[in-house]
Amino acid sequence: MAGHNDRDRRSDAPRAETGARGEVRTLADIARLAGVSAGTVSRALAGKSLVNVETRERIRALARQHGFRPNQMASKLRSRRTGVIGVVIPLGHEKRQHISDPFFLTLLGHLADELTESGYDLMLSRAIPDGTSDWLERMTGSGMVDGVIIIGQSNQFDVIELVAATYRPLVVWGHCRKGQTHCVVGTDNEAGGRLAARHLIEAGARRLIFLGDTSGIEIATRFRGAAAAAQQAGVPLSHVSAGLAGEEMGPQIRAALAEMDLGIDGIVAATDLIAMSALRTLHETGRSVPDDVQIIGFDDLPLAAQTMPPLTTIRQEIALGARRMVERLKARIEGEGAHSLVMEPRLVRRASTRG
Amino acid sequence: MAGHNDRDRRSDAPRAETGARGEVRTLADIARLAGVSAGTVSRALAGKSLVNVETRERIRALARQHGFRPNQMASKLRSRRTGVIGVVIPLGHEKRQHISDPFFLTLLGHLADELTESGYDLMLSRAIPDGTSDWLERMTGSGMVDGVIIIGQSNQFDVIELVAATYRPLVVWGHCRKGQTHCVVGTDNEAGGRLAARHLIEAGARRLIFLGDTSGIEIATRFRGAAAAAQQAGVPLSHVSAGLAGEEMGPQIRAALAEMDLGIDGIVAATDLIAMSALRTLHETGRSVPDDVQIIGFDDLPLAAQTMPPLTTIRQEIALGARRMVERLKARIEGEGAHSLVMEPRLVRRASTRG
DNA sequence: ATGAAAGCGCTAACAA
DNA sequence: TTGTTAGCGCTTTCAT
Repeated sequence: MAGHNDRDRRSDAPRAETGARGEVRTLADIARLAGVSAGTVSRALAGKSLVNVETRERIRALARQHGFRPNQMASKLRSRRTGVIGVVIPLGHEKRQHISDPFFLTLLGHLADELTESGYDLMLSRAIPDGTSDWLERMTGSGMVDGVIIIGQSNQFDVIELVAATYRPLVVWGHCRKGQTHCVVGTDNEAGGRLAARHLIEAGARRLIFLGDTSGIEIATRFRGAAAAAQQAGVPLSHVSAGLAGEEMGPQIRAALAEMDLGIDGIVAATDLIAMSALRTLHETGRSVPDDVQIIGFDDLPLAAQTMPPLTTIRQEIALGARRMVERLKARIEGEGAHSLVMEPRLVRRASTRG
Repeated sequence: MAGHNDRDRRSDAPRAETGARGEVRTLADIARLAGVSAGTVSRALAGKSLVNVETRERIRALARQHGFRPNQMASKLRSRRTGVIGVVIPLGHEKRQHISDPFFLTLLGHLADELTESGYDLMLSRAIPDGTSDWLERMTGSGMVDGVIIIGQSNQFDVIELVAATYRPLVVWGHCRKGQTHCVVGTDNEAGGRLAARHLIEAGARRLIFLGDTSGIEIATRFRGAAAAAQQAGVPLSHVSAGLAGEEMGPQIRAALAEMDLGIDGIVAATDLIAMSALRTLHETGRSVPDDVQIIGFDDLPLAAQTMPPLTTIRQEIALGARRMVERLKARIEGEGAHSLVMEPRLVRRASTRG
């Protein structure tokens, strides 16, 4: 037998308050009460088939009555599956170290839905990359999760590649570079950028600017697409790096617009949020949208339909993306393969452009 | 075995590499390599003081070199502390079972920051209450977390009270009812409601409506405050229940406004989001804000400053609230007490009212 | 259908 | 300073 009395007493001391009352904290406790073995209780509570219905119900009643829940840590350790998915948001190139990006948050919400649906818990981790891959391996290598989802590559593309080489149950939202190792779900940002610029040009814009910080790969790609479309049409497009933090963005944009107030008549915003900020700034400086300046966003967040005028934008399928990510992750957890998915962006016409 | 050759050429290489090498997955493996015992490795990796510096470095180097990380499940089981805080969002009275509320998401972001700062991981759970307290006890009673934060009481006030009676490390965002058991951090919603209505009235509004679904206790309280202020001033205030889901809100609000188009000149919106929706609807129906109708929001989310006109609103201190919640939770985990905190709301004047 | 027994990988009390 | 040892609470063969 395992339990020496004196030893137990010692370890009970610190938990005196717990120990005071009825003490039903382990399978063994329930087992004693039910007059069966711990193994049987385990099977009964897990709903295994090979338990007598009558005993099972008796055990379950007992458990309910005592508010007993099996310790998950023990269960997970033994069964070698955690039922938890780690969701990591790398805050690499962002100035403010804060999860505030509405796009990420929206995606996170949908991921929470999908994962819950599939019976997984979600462990959220705000990661601040430090030059090593530690921020990621902390999740992947800890035995805490069955799989990991990364929201946005930030400037950590290479680190992710490295880890993905040996850690399979990993799915990433973001940019797809051809030949890459890690499984990614995302939007064709270059096509999105093209779509945006082209739409503006077709709607009559003749001088464009692209508003957004291109140090992350996704927005850089949007810029590339926009630039390509502009060049093809022979329309000039300049780039103004607008930071991501909401507060400072207004002045930043105002400065940018003032500086280049030479007949800009079309703005490609890297995100809806930036577009919204630009919208306000233009309004304040007395320019009308879309008459004086047309503006197009990216993402199609719910609030894009709520601005005034409502925002024409390039839509990313966030909810669908979340579902696809979870599907792929589950496949990978099961040891199957799963390829990357690049979704087509879609132009959503609203009133901020004349298209 | 999982690896079929034909499936995924890419996946075979990395897996081979993992499988091929010496499989260093446990403390014992490292111990063997270092020629010491598992206990010593444990101490070395945990940075315990009583290990020879030289051995410690040798062990750490070995661990690093093999990419070894101690299994957290085992560690947590043994040490009886998980380093994880559960964050639960009860979706009780909401129509759509989806975490989308920007206020919650914003609070969640700040909580993630604060918890990370304090060295905790965050386990997110979307809970759909089913009439029992299971959605909560699933977290509290599982040994998975050291403490729990609930974002919003929804319509589960009593369930939370019940659980809080026996589970100490629990802090809730929401409404504070006097004499309640559970530790809550939140805003004085009644004062906020009063503030909102009073501001509108002082700014000249003479017929008010309150826009928002009052089945949650927080918004119900805001309504009560607004109603009290209106009555005191002898100004009529009617209530229109606007759902929370963004999509359907527009039509809902439009219908409401049409129906009671009898000189409404002031709108108390239960949240900024509702206010934003109302703003749009009013614009579409040709009424100008604040000239024809004044409107005030609640929350002061970042986007309140971005609407057109910028939204006058009742500010809740979200970031501060998050910090206070985490402080209190940590105290409770340590076995100390922590009292509820009701923060004062603050009027933020912008252009959607004439005040 | 149930019990007994052997750990999952780690930590910590105790001994040396 | 280090090794030894006894579990943390559960799941899962292997017997019966």
